Amino acid sequence: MDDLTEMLKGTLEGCVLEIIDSEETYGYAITRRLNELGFADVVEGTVYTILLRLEKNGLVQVTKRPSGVGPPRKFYALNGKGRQELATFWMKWEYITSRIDKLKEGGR
Amino acid sequence: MDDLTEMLKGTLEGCVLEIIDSEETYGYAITRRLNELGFADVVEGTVYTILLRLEKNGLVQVTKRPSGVGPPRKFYALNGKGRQELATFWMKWEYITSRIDKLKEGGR
DNA sequence: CTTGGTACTTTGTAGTACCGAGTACCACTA
DNA sequence: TAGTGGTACTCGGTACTACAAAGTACCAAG
Repeated sequence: MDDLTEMLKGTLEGCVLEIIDSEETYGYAITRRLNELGFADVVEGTVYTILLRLEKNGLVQVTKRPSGVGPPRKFYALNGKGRQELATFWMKWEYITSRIDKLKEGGR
Repeated sequence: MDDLTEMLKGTLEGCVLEIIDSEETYGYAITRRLNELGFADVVEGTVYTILLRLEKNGLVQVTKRPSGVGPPRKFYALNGKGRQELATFWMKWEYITSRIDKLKEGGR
């Protein structure tokens, strides 16, 4: 698939929130998960900037744990504010997709 | 609806392409059309920057026509390259929505 | 002749994904 | 024991996009 970066703006953060919500996990693994989901070109640097943003905005709780196979991992879990943010993300996503589908149908 | 601007990045240009494809039209009318479609907060400045970009990238043919009710209008129509761009936009859109739906379903 | 709706332009800003380079931990191996 | 490769995070800078803001200009109606 072509370059999707512009279309991912605004949605990628929501995807990361969803992944964290489904399981407490860390940056490197999130990147792999996104890649295997089909977002093949998403690179680590991108995910880490998102995670730092989430932390800065107080949406996640962070726990550092040793790894055994490499440097320590920073595990992320959603807090209340984070779950709220995730909910509004899905609301917006629903809204936008419905409008665009309407537009696509030549919608009046 | 909340602020959608970040999530519209990359998709709004596609919407404008679709609108132009369905009917030769001009900036002011495109803005109104987007508003009535549910993109209520999209303002003229945004649409005009998109239109200038389309023109710069050689995706549209522009025709200036007097209006009768105001200053002359710049009518936009897709050319071949523009129609191609629209097609790839819908491909990308399809791709992204399918991946995100999968993610939402907790998809493995 | 002022107001309001129509219509386009231009300059600047903020936010986001990405790039690139760097640091560092660990296991395996020649 | 030096080297390689996979794991894991950080940081500075860039490109692109939607948006804000201010301005110009055409026209009709009061």
